Amino acid sequence: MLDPKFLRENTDAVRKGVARKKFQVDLDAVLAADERRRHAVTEFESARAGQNAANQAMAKLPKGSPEFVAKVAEMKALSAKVKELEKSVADAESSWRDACLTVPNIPDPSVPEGRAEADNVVAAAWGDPAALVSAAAKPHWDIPGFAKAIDFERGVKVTGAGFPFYVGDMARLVRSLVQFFLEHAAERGYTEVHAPLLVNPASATATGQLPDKEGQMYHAPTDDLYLIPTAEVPVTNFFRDEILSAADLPVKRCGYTPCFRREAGSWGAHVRGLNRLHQFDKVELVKWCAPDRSLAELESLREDAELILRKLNLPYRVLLICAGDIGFPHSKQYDLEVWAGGQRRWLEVSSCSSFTDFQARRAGIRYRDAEGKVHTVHTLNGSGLGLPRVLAAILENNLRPDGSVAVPEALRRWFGKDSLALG
RNA sequence: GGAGAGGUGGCAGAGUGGUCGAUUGCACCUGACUUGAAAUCAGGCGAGCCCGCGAGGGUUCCGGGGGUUCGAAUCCCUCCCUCUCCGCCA
Repeated sequence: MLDPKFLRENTDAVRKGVARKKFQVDLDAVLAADERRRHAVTEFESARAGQNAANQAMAKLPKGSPEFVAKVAEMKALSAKVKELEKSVADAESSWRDACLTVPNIPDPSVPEGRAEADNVVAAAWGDPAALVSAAAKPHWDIPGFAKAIDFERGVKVTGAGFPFYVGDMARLVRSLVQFFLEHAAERGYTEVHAPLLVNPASATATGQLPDKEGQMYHAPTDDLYLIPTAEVPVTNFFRDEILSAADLPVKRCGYTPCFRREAGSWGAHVRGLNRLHQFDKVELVKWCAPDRSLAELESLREDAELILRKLNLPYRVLLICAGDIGFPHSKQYDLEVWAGGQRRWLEVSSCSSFTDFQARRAGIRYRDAEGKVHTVHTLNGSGLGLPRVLAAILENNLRPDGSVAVPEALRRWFGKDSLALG
């Protein structure tokens, strides 16, 4: 949610920003709703002030006296009117709030123009994908023994499509990756949290999953709880409706969780194997910072994520997402894509974003500055990293002629061996 | 799951229908005293929204929602949560 005052005073800038994002929003309707709301509030409050004054006067009158009785009769009408006005305030506020929720965040000036994915800008690249292209390279699902090590069939039987079992050394490799990601995050100054995997509607609303993306989450109706689509939800909500101290900023947290996504309607040719799952593991990096720091924090967040791929020796590129392809709440966004030599394509393994105050306003996360003034914080998050696609890249890029997979040096500490035998 | 008790400002803890956004203590901030600190004293010290250039004024919020009343932290309904005991269970 944008700052209503900012929207009121910088309507043109918002209009331009929204246009850059290619979103269709009736800003005039939002402004009109704001106008109606403020009018209703003013009207209600002056009526209420009159009622309060009269009630205070009544408190001094002896109960049951003729003046008192007369006053009660007189006040009944005012009371009814106040109630009516109160209701119209509630109506005006809720429709204004609904209108506000339709307005996306505006892109940072440094975000490039563009309509769609194809217009994203390669901001950085590391490693040499060409070196990994060979006739022997194959998609991970075609590696002999894959079906046994990552058992989709059993997953279908037990749960459904997109819920594979990782078996034996493959399970160990998954666990090693989680450990490695978490250790890396700790080295980079993030405090680990182990978070709830189900959240209530208030939390899902605060981070923006509700109401728009309701269909993407699994829901447990008996208790009205949602399975988290990302650790971003519980980790960000940790500070919901709280006021942080400026001295504590930036706050950096990381969390490992399984993530659950229904992925309704997003299955196609490019989502075989590990490329898209209903349940997958991820370590998420989350930051809360002062507004003047968010762009710098985004750069360091991106660097934190990039370093993981370097340590794993996986070629990658960084895309600066263009205005037309950036998400609704985002101000600026980088995607990290790892090279999967067998599929010969880039796979997104991290999305690092700044939300400015957009998400924090919705979540009620603020900070108190040195003068004691309260402001909305800026929030950022990024994956560090999403596990299955990293695993896919390792399997495809490190496949040896004998069918085994070389385990990256960085993982051996936890994996215990330098090679993984499938099958 | 059953029975009982309770949810008030950063914390502790008063307040059971009327001038209560709320006594008091702690914490915190400012000032005085002090070479400095401690102690002491004085003052300040929640958030949201509306009006106003501003100074400032108004209004809402005592777990959430609804109700009764001229008036609700206080009474009623309902939901959520916490604690104690019992039951069940990893």
